Amino acid sequence: MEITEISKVLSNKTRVAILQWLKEPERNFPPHQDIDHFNDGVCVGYIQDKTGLSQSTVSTFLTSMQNAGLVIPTRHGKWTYYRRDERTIKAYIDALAQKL
Amino acid sequence: MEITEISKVLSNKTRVAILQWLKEPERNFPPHQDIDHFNDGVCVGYIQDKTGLSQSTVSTFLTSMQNAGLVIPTRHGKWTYYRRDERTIKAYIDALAQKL
DNA sequence: TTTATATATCTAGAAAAATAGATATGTTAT
DNA sequence: ATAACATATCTATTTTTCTAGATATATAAA
Repeated sequence: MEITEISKVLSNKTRVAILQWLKEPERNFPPHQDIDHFNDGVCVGYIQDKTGLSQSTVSTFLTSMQNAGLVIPTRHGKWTYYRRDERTIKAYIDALAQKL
Repeated sequence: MEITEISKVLSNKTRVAILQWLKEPERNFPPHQDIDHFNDGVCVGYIQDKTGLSQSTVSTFLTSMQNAGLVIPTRHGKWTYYRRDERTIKAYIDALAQKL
């Protein structure tokens, strides 16, 4: 858990928004049919639609968020679902509260 | 209090370190003679020495931290002293805990 | 009032990030 | 096997950040 790496992710409004949207997938995204609810998160396409950015940019963003430990990808068939990693998010906030 | 602006400040290790050093000025800097203790913080020169970066870079960093609301400058004669703005720091952490 | 000192701002070059189009990869459906 | 589709990666361009040297400003000292 690197404070500066996570802070870099959070220095971009789109990436912060993605993280916030993933907090309430039912509220922020259309329902997934095949997969039960949003147990594994939201597929990249839905996230892309909501950002209005290109597919490659959103994929790059999600990869950086994954590298920082903020989201977890799960593959189901051709889709990759992303969900928040609450442990890292909590660890980051706790670290700030303690060290900052 | 802009989350992304503050996060951008925190995305650089030197800037995070400065903020942490300012938490305990007596511990991290030589004593100031004229001014009573570190009531108004630490002068730029001391901070610069500790970072090892150039004067202009440190000044730029401190200005960006000031613009983000993280530090407060006070001028005493030829020196500018910087101290933490605990309210903004707390507000930032609280905002993350709530919104993130 | 000149000189020295501390800090801020300006200028510029190098490095990193944002962004998108094109292409590759992996999966499903036909 | 082939076609269609979702996502990742590659390539390139534009924008932003990092960094420092040079210069400007403000204050204090001589």
